[in-house]
Amino acid sequence: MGDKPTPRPTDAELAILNVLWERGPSTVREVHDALSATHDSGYTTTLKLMQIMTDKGIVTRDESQRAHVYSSREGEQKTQRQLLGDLIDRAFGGSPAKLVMQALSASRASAEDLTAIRRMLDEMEETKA
Amino acid sequence: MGDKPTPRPTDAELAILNVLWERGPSTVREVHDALSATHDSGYTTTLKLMQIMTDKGIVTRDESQRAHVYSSREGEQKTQRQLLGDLIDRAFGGSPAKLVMQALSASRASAEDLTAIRRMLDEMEETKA
DNA sequence: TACCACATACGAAAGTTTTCGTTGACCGTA
DNA sequence: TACGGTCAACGAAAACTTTCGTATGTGGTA
Repeated sequence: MGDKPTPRPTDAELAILNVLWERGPSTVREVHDALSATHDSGYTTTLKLMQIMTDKGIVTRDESQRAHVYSSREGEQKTQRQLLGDLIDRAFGGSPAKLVMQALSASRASAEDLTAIRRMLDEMEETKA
Repeated sequence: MGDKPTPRPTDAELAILNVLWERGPSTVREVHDALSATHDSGYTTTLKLMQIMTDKGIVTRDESQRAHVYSSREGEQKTQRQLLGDLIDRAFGGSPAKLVMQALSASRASAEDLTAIRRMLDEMEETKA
């Protein structure tokens, strides 16, 4: 209680969070190297972003080593749900079902994906009834 | 071809697009009044945003009347798919199925919603096979 | 010890988004 | 015709995001 929810991450912040979720707690150097594959901004840019994210409370850091170790404060799934909730409110009139249907119709999901989704529907109806 | 895709709308722009989709072609006054229910920025703010959106190509306008009439250039569903595609890339590792599963598990969709989604899955598998 | 590689901190610039005050034009009406 | 209400245009400020140059400190090593 009392803690304000973390703000919606910006694009650049989300890219960093993706690395932290995949790698676990990481230094700026490690995050920057991972981003370098698809990004071409400088090291201090990544550093600055991660400092800002610390101020915002999006990540925490362990300063006990010379190279600080950063961790995402919220888990990947919680953040994904937050982003989905935002998008549902802003673009889908508050209807999660509309979003799901639109995502399904727009994506060529594989047969395995469809099976997995169907299984999830089954489970939802079981636990609901 | 050759037309650049319209850029991802910002939050304030999306709020305006929602009004245009619901009301159809509208004047700034009409959009602003509709937004006033949930927003409290001034009239000229809405005007300026819609002028910028015109420059960006997000909306078009008919200037034949004194009060210009604006229309969304892209349909609601196309924009929704664009936003979903962005989010899938930025937060779901490029996997639409992950987004759908997360959206389902996070939302308490009604029984009717689940049935509708199931029907859509049926249709997708029919047309695919 | 002197040096080098690498780390954080800081500030500022550039870009984008959101906000609104002011101005001048147009329209209907008293 | 003069007035009051409404409109678009414009510029600029404020807030936020992304970028990086520079300064400074620290630790290992020759």
